[in-house]
Amino acid sequence: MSLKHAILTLLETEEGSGYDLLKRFKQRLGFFWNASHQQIYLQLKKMTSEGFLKFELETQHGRPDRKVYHVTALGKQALINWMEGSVKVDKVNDALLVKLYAGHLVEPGILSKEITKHKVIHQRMLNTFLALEKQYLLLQDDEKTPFTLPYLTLRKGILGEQAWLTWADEVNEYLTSLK
Amino acid sequence: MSLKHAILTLLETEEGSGYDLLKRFKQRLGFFWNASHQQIYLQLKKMTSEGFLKFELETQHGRPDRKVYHVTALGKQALINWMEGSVKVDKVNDALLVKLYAGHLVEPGILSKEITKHKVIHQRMLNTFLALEKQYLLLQDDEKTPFTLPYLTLRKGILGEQAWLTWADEVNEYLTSLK
DNA sequence: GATATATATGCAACTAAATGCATATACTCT
DNA sequence: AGAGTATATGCATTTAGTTGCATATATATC
Repeated sequence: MSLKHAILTLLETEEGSGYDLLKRFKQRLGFFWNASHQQIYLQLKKMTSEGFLKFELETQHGRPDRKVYHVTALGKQALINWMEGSVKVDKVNDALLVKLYAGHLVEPGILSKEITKHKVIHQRMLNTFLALEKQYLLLQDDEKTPFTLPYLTLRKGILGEQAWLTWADEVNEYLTSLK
Repeated sequence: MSLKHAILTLLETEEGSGYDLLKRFKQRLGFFWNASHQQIYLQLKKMTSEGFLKFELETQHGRPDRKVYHVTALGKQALINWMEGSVKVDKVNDALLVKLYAGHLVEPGILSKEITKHKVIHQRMLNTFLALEKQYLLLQDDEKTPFTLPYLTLRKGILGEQAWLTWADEVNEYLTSLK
C-alpha cells in the first residue's frame, strides 16, 4: 500500500490538512496517484494513531476547523525505509482494453464512440501536463533544481498520454476502415 | 468490476477451466488485465451461481479434475450490456513515481538502481509483445481479420512499454548527471 | 536425491478501495 | 431562488484484491 507513502511524501515537503492533500493529489499527482477524500481522511487517522503523523487543530469561523498534519520523525524514517526497499511493477487492469478485445460482439460505432470519449479526457490531461511543463521550463536553471524530480514524474504523464493518444488514433483508423 | 467481463470475454471465445483462464490472462492479456488464481476461481464460482456460466466436470487421472466453463445466454447478454455502456478512465496509482517524487530523501544511486530493475522487466515485456506482433504481421491479410481487435490491444502494450522505456532513459540521464 | 515448475482447485483472513450517506457554511453563476 | 462549486471532515457498508495456507501428482532440471 502506497497511499500511506504518497501522503508521507506530500506532508514531508509541506504540512497540510486532508483537504489540502486532496487538492494536491488532484492537481499535482493526478497522473500517478489518485485517492478519494474518504480514503485520505481514514488513512490520516490511521497514520496518526500509528505515530507517523501529528496534527494541530486550526479553528476557523464560518467554515469547518482544519487539522493540519505534519510528519513525525518516526514517519520520516518509515518513508525513507520504504524508499530504500523496492516496489513491485504496477499491475495493469484496463477495462477499455477488455472491451476492445471483445469488440466483435458489438457494432464498431459503439467502440469508436467510447474511444473518442476517452480520447477527450486524455487530451485534456495532456494539455494540463504540457501547461505545467511550460511553467517549469520557463524557470531559471538554478530555480529548477528543487523541482526536477517532480518534473520527471510529470514527463511520465506526458509521454504516457502521448502514447495513449497515438494508440487511439491507430484504433480509430482501423474502426473507420470498417464502415 | 471488470474481472467478470474479462472472464466472460475469454470464455465467450473459447470455453475453458479456471487454470486455462489463468494461463490466458498471463500470456495474452497480461498487459491489460491481471488476476490471481484465487481471484479467478472465486469469481467463476460466483458467476456460476449467478447463472452467467455453467461447467462440465472433466475427470482426469493422475491430476485434479477440470471444471470446464462456458458462457450461458444470460452471461453473453450481460457481457453485451456491459459492452454497450461506458467504462471509466482508468485510475492510475504508480508507486514508482511516488518514490521518484520523494527522491530527494535518498541517494540518487538508490533511485537509479530501482529504475533499472523496473526497466529490465519492461524491456522483457516489450520483447514479448514484439514477438507476438511479429506472428500477427506474418499472417495473410484474410487470416488477420479475427485477430485484429486483440492485435490492437497488443499495440497498446507495445506503445505503452516504449513510452515507459523512453521515460526511463530521461530519468537515468538526469540521475547520471548528478554523479 | 532434491528442487523447481506445471497441473488443478479451493478456503480463510486481511487490506485496500469504492460507494453512499451525513453535516454545515460561503460564494458564484444563471 | 436555485444550482453548482468550494471549504472541511467523517462513518458505514460493500466490493475487490492480496497473502497465506492446503492438497496431490507428474515432469524437468540441477
